[in-house]
Amino acid sequence: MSYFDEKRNQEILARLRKNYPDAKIKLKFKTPFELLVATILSAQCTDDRVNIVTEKLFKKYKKPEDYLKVKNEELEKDIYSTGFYKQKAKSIKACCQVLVEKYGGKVPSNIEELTKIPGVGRKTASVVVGNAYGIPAIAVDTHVKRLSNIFHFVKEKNPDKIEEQLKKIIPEDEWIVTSHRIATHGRLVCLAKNPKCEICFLNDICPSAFKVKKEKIK
DNA sequence: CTCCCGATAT
DNA sequence: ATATCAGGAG
Repeated sequence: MSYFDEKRNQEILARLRKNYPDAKIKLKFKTPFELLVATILSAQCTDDRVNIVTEKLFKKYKKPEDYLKVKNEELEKDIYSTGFYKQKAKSIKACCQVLVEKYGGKVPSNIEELTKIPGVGRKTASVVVGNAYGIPAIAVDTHVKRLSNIFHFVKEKNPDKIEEQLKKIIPEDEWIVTSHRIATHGRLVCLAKNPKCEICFLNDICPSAFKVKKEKIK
């Protein structure tokens, strides 16, 4: 049996589809710009935490210009609990600066332009393009990266290459929703350090099922 | 490969 | 107390 198995891949995708039919982004937003800010904040932070912060944040800051008006220290306070707040405050301000100067305050709708923006990597760009503009994209976050390897969809650590591979396995019209299905499964069942294979609906076909054994049974 | 950093679950 | 969570830049 080889590492890759297209039949198995499709069966895994089918079961994910069945169990998480309408998986969607957890980040709350009303405009592409809000989603861009929320996604920058979501780096190394749970979506739930970001939502708590953005609920107030988006009332205070409506346009890119609004972020540019305040001092870094003030913005840092407003986003504090998402962690990495100094970095993120800098990123958001640099991002808004570019948005105003180069894009007339509008958020670009393609990954190439988005990734030129400070603080915006490929994952963030994919999230915005896919979820704010509805353009097919796959955001390779930590869950998609981990589970893609666990499922043997890929044998690869580089997120860009994982994205490339996944696009061959998943039909284009399901790129966005599948990203969310995989992420959902990673959050609920296939946890990073202690995957719950016992309760997993994929445990009969997952090539990595029960491979992480519990060494400490007290 | 290192730095940036808080919140929550156990 | 400590483990776990979760991207981008230099």
